[in-house]
Amino acid sequence: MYPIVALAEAAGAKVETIRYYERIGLLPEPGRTRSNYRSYSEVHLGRLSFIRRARDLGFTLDQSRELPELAESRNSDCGIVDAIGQDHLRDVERKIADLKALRRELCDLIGQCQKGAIAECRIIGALSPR
Amino acid sequence: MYPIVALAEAAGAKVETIRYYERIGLLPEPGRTRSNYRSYSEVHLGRLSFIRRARDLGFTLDQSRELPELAESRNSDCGIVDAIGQDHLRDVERKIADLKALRRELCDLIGQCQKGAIAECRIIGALSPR
DNA sequence: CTGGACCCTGTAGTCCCTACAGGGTCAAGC
DNA sequence: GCTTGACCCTGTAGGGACTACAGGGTCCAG
Repeated sequence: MYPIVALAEAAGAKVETIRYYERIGLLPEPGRTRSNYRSYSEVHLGRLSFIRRARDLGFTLDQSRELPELAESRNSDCGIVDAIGQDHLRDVERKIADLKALRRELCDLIGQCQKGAIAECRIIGALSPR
Repeated sequence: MYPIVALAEAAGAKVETIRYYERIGLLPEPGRTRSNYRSYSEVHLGRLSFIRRARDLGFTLDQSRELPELAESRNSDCGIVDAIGQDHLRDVERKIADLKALRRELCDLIGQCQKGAIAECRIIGALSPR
């Protein structure tokens, strides 16, 4: 049971953002203590972390809402879930490709400054196997 | 020399967004035709495409502004350029890792629907060597 | 029992677009 | 030569996603 500041820290969000998400119905209303303070569970933490991660990656709030709902609706129509999932997957693939291109450019830039810093780039390459 | 609609299409942006970027000084003012229509060059296209890509990946406009400026300032202080570049690089690495985790989740989700659709996932794996 | 850290509910402001309104430009076809 | 429709212009207002107060309650260590 986290108070709001603890949740904020754990999920990498601001307190105001959490209250905002609750207001627009993105985050379920938490329980309250006797003194009317919000009290969050692990479920809230998971959901909030996911949303923050998705937002940081350039997804809209609607998309961030859709993704976990998709996962929770395992028993509903597979065709729809599958189609939406495929869409998001394509989106993710494109973003990964774009980021890799950007990494390449940054690497080149840094390489030009630190002459003979190709080692640096090799480290970065090693950081991302697969 | 592109008119504004052509630039918008080529860069994947909206016409209004282009004018907005010009207003806030993010995109250099283009030349004008006799009838006062905007006329863009390849340089504009490159810059706009970069900004749109960066925005789509969750970078702020300020970051999107900083990155190409970094690249253009090859001759200025290497230490600073290098430090900022390293910062952005770390950011990019994190985003790639997050996206890969997200891809994994989506893949699992889709896999559960399309029973025995691991082939699909294998294809996706092949799409992203390295 | 008081100071400081924490929490509450507003509401207003910021950033980044996006959508008109109201009007000029221009090439094609009648 | 004149109209019609696609294109362009400059505003300004609206929307999504926060962010920052103001004004006030709660809690507990000293």
